[in-house]
Amino acid sequence: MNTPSFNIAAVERDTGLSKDVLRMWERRYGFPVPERDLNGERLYPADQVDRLRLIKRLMDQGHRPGKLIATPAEELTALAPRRARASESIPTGEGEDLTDLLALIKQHDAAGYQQAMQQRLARQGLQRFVQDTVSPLTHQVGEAWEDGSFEVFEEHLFTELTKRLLRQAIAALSGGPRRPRVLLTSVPDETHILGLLMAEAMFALEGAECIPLGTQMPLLEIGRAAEAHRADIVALSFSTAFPQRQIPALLQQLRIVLPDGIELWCGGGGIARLAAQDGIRLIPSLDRAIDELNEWRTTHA
Amino acid sequence: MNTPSFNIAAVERDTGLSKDVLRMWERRYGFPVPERDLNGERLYPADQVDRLRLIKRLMDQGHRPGKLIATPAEELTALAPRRARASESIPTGEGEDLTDLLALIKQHDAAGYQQAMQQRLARQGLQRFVQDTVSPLTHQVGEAWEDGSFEVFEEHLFTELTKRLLRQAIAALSGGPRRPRVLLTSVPDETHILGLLMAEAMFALEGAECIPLGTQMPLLEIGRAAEAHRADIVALSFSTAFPQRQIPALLQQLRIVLPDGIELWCGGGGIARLAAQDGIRLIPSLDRAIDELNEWRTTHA
DNA sequence: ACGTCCTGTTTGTCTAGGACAAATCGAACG
DNA sequence: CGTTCGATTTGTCCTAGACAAACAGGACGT
Repeated sequence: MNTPSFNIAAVERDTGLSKDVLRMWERRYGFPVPERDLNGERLYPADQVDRLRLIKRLMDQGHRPGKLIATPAEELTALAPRRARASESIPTGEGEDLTDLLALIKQHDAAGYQQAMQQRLARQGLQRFVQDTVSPLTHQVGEAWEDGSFEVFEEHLFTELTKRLLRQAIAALSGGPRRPRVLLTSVPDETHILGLLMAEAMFALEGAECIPLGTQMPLLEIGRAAEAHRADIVALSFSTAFPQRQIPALLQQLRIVLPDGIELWCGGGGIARLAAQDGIRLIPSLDRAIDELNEWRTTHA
Repeated sequence: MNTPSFNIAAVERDTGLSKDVLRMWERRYGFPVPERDLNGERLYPADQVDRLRLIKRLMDQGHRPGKLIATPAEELTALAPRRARASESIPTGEGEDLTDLLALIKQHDAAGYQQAMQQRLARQGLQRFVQDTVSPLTHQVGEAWEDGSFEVFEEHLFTELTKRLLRQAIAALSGGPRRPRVLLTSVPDETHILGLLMAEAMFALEGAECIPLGTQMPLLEIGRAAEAHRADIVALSFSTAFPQRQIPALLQQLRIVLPDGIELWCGGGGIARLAAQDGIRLIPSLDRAIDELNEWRTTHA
């Protein structure tokens, strides 16, 4: 593998660090220190891009950039420190042993993984499959990715294959028009869809009609879509990776855009530390989603 | 619907216009002219955001921003002018009539659309379904979206439902380990996956082993993934929406990262106007993809 | 010993205007 | 009618400064 150079736009794309941040770090911390081309524009060598991606990952784990950048290369050791709180607080699926599934992904055995998951689905039924297999597995993959034991492409493969399984299972059970009508989507810059699919599975099982719009809907379009589809509920998902600071303002704007009669529900890891807001329902777990659905039914009987 | 205000980051998210561009337009053309908050930061009212999104759409159609911004509001008429060249050059599926499918989407009848597509799939078989139904339908939806007769959320619903159908069909035919091994993915910022799924369907039908990694893989990770999966071919997809200017540099960087033995194939609407490069195979249509695959087989027999 | 408030530091994002190269347009020319 | 060349348009990059939100850690009170 040779070492190409990346301009600042390419680094932003690849690392997720904004141009502003890249320039600011250079000014403040003296890292990264890119070369310059003939026009005086930054050119980042591949190894710095790699280091930046690593730093970004550790930041998402809760570390602070100032410290990370100061650390020389022994920070590779810092890969291990998973957040102790998380691994305790997250239910690990208890009776279910997921290590074999993780191992299959780690071996890049796509066919084997698909087969194993199909078996589980058949054995557990969709609801328990989602709650006891997919959900904890997603958390474990997330942790593995955070502490560096999973490569990016391994995580991508896992996501892609799991998406297929869930969609397939959902397709098998969608029926006629039912209530409530739930519109599922995410805001721009939020590309994670697994949480949305899990929610859809639960809602569909409970007899709701789901309108899956995929990810990344502009706010004003979410409003139009909700009206056009005569939705009762708009369900959004925020992953832990989504910039937390933007969420409150964003929800408030969406709440304004949305007609009063339509409820706004939010789920996913990104809302865990969020304060409650008027007119917005926070749903921290899949169980709660079912409860909320039943409650909606009682209210609108 | 009330009128909330958006800060510059929210406008970038929702319109896809970078902060730099938004500020530059304000300086140069005097539009948009956002309010300012107490700190002197820009606050865009919702109607300006809507206008910006409209302008962006017309730009993607080939119009130039200077003219568009000068035009008052009668530009709404400018919605119609679809690019004449495109609608002529794109094969319209000939014998197949797709208007009923488009109508179902336009009526937001998800169930009806799914059913109609399932019927077509059963009648045509996967290969012809992809070539004669999905591919032309995607083009027509793209055009409809460009000339404003489709809303964003209608396009999203179409995409989501079609993705499900294709994935389901692909899942039904994947078998044991076969050659060549094709790794399918897209670069960061390229979220469109329909083209990738169509390609996967064709490759899988021809007996190749497909490794679907979803979209948005960082370049260096694509290299790692290709090695880890012992891929013979890396297949990328670029939509027409992807910033064309970035593509050549990007492909060159990827070519450097990738071991020589692994071929790099590119498809999708985004490569139509691209110049040929060493070590990179441009595949402008699904037919060509099959040809290339057979050619690979002859070479590596 | 534990929780809460306060203060200083860290960090990201915004602002301004200038510069330049790539893409595109339009006119003159063969 | 096609092609080349200069002018204009347009996006992206640059520097450097300011500020607010988030955070850490100490002082204080219970």
